[in-house]
Amino acid sequence: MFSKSCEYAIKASIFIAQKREGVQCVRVKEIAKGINAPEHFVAKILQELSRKKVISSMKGPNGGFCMSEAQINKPVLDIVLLIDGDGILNNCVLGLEHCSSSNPCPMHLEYQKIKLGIKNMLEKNTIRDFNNLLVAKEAVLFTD
Amino acid sequence: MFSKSCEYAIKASIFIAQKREGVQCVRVKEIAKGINAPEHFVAKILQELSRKKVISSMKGPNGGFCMSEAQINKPVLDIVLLIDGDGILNNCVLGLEHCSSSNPCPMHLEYQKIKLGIKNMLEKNTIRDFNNLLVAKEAVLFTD
DNA sequence: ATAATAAAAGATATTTTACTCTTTTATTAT
DNA sequence: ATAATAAAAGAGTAAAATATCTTTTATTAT
Repeated sequence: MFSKSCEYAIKASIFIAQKREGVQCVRVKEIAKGINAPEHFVAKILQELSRKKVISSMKGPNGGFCMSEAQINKPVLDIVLLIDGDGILNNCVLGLEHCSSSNPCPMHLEYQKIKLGIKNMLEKNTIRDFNNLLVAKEAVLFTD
Repeated sequence: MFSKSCEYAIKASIFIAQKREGVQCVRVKEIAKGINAPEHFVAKILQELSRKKVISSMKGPNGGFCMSEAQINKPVLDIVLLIDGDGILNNCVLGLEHCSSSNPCPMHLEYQKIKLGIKNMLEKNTIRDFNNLLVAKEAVLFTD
């Protein structure tokens, strides 16, 4: 469904939101541990998210990554589009170059429903929504 | 969603069903052209499908791949499970090793609905169902 | 029997994704 | 000013997915 990069991006964002809610910064090291992902790889992804203003960052001591209220209130779709592009919403399930309702692959009609569900899920839910589950201990960001 | 291999497997199966309905064989070359995929790569996948009895094959002149009525009536899920495994139905959307309703990732509940929709689609629709759309000219297997 | 045909199988190559390591730059506390 | 800290950036490595090429085996028509 998502690339590894995108999974990390979503989990990291939720982790940052959960940790400080924009007050203080979280270091990559802590984030990587918290979501059980390779540190330097996550760093790259966070740099990308930071460049595109999905999250914020500060260098130096007490530096790290953080999110403003506005950033926390963004739909998860924003992150997905940024990291994986819009393929998840637009690509043909059978990989046809130009699959559309007027020239559909055999699975097009059936798959449209699925894609709509995915779009809906990513659009309606914000980082905050998922973070709330975490805070309420109704969800976790890693298992072993 | 699916691997390239799986996309080819599904398209090839529909193509074989469409072409002959089990009466005569279709050569890889023709299949590869019909679904716009690399011939030798498709050959590998068809060999796998043949070994697992999802399709049938014959060597020599007039040889090729074909499908029996029974094979054509199988749900597409069979092919997906064979090529990609059950990850699409079971894997965590955020990549957690042990994500479940009792120990869920933040997106688990929302994503369950999606997975159910996918399972439903793959279980309810047979190769024949998708082939019918093709025969009725209501769908195509390749575009350029 | 022999030549032609087409799948089966094995080996190799390319591309993409995932990950790691090292150096540079900005910030802060002393 | 300086040393410490942490992100930014760049370069490189590893593994998996995708694709190609070559040889072998089975079948059929002549």
